[in-house]
Amino acid sequence: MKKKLMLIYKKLLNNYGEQGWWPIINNYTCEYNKSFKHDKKTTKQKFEICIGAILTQNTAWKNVEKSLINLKSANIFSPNKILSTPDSKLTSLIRPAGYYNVKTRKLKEISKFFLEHKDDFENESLSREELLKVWGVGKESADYIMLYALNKPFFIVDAYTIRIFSRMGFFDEKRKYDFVQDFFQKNLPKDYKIYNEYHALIVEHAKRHCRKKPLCNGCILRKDCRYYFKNDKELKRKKLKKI
DNA sequence: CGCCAGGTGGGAT
DNA sequence: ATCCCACATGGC
Repeated sequence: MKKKLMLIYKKLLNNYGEQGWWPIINNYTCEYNKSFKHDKKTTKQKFEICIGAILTQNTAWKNVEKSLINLKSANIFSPNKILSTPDSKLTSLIRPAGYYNVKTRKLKEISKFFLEHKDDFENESLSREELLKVWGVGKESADYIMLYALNKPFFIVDAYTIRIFSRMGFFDEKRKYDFVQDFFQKNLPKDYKIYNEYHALIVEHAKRHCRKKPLCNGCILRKDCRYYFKNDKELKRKKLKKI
């Protein structure tokens, strides 16, 4: 199993290349680059990852980018600025990311938390349990922050992770966050760089091929995939019937 | 037009 | 525990 998961990782990496997560805004061009490396983030970048993690909840990253650029352009990009901005103003800026009323509250909650735990963010001594107490921060958002802001080895589980690996036959699609996270953490080296890149590759693969309605044509994992074989057999049966 | 997107909290059963 | 729903814009 350990080899299998690493093999899939290498196939994805060979095919899609390094993803360079987490995307961080370029201060000069106000554009997002994905050439970001695994080095230690500045405090500002850590906070940027926190608000990105909130805004991207059940939302396409493209829409999150628009909201982040709005915030950046309005010079509302720090915990203090967010806390001192009226809800109505914040709401209008993050509008493209959807759920703007709840997310406005969530941004204020994480900002308050960030200020209260500034030392923990700077020393990278923050605990996941503390993060999970913040209203609006669930397991996935907490792990995004732990992994991408603080380089801690927490494997991210999202809808894509469960979709891809349940289709491939590793576990049932009804498995929940903790089970799936344990599964990956038990079967992969405990290395934040691998977790970082693996998750980003999963997102890329889900977008390109393993969609809700899968595009198995050209999928590099289909030889390893139960879902594909199941449909392949059905396809052959239909063809035989025709003949 | 309908479906989907890098979830979460809250309430009912 | 588990299911169900509200939350909402923009891209295809």
